Amino acid sequence: MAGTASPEAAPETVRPREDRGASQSVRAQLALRELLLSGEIAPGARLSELAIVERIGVSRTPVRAALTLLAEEGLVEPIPSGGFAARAFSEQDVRDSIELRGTLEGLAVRLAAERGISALAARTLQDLLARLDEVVAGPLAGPDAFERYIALNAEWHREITGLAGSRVVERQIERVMALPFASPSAFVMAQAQTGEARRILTLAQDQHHAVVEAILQREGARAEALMREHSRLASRNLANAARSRQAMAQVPGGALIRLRPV
Amino acid sequence: MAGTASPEAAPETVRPREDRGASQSVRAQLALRELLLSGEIAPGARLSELAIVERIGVSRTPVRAALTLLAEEGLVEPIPSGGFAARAFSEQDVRDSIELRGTLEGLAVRLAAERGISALAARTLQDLLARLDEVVAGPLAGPDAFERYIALNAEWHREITGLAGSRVVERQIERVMALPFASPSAFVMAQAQTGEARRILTLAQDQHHAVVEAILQREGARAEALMREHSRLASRNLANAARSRQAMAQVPGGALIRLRPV
DNA sequence: CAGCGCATTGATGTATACATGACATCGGAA
DNA sequence: TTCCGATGTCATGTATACATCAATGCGCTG
Repeated sequence: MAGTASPEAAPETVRPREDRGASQSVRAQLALRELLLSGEIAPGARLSELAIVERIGVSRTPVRAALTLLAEEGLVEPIPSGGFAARAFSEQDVRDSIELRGTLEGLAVRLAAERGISALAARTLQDLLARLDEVVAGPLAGPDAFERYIALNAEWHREITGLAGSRVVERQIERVMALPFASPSAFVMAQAQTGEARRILTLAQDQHHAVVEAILQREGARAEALMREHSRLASRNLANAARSRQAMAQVPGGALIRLRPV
Repeated sequence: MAGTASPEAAPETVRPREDRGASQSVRAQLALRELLLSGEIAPGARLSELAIVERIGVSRTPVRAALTLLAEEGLVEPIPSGGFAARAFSEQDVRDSIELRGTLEGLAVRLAAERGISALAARTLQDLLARLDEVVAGPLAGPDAFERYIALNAEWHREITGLAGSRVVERQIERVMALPFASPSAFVMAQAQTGEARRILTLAQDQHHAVVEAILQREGARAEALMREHSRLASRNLANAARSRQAMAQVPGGALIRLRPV
């Protein structure tokens, strides 16, 4: 779906792998997001379309589309006089985002509990829990175990999100998690180095179990409360990680967070 | 900031007043939204860019931008093969949207209560309450009183939304309310004709008072619970309105709602 | 007569040309 | 020397031209 006016073979911009088949707009969006999250484009900096064009290697139109979408996501904000600037986040913003996720996930599990879930969904959840149990119980040496935990954890949360059977709720949760530091596993890696890692993973996993149990027992309020509390684990991890620059470097989008509020 | 290649004076498309100073993109977005909400473009229908161009009188670029934004808002959904289609909503979708709003507004007031609000904000809220009191106590003949209620109610909810002092939360609430039937006053007009009108407005207004009191007393949990319950008034009104086609015509975006699920 | 394949049509995605507004720099006057 | 204004440059917003892809209809074949 493309109208390459074929500008004599793109000027050798790096193509991060999955870009292959994607449309130029998607390519631009991924590339720009990457530049923002890594901090290569500093928070607060104005984003000139032409500068991005040169950096990404696609024309202005898809760049523009990408900027619009990223503005919707909140990673970029429109400047009154036109154009966009990379957005900076305060520690408070991050806390609020986490609280927001907790609240919305809480809503999702409450609705799931009240409305009931399918046997298939129940099995999927149990299965994920079992696999998470293995990781948490196993050796936590090296980043492998943590990466596996993050993957499974993300899957569990995605499953939970869809459980209410509500497109509207699901969409909304996706929107919150567009901010990378709001994602459920955002601070796992930051905690990996500390001695607390196993303790925190144990707590989190126990909450996972409790939430599933509450949903199956149709205890909506309990499921909701648990899910909220679960998200606060991330807030606690944020508080710890915020003390060290090195830890924040492990957090996705950590470069966007201004620790000492400007 | 515009590059009108000056196509010899636009072909006499209607300009709905506020369009005057706005950019073409904004103009397109407003016009398209209007077409969608009024049902002039039927839910499910595919939106051809060129057709819209002819209808609105702006070129493809701003139309495209408008479509992208409306897709983010959820009024329009992307078609896998490209392009967009007007989205249809089920009664369940509407209920979920209202529940979502209640949950998020609940979060906002809880945070407001926990963090405390400024004296100025408190005064503003009290002032709005007093003016709402007048309307509710006064004669409810004709649409004037209801329109006044809707305006004040919208303002009260907007104020509440900002009370937490959290950009993140505020943004998210705005997103939910992009769906017009999720707005706080969506079903007021539909209830205006029925004899229930005064009773329901009285209940709603009492909840407004209670919420403000809870916030001032720093009773976060109470404020949250009240705010949620407040939104359920809208759900009830939906249930009533859904019985009559005429009532649904009074609801903003009512044309998008497929009553008997497809 | 039905089913499959191909061509044609129309749309979207992309690139670029152009006009307008914003911002910075430079010059002049007080 | 400082402040104000004018001018020039640059970037954005918009319009349009072009290339590619999906869908549809027709013709051919079994």
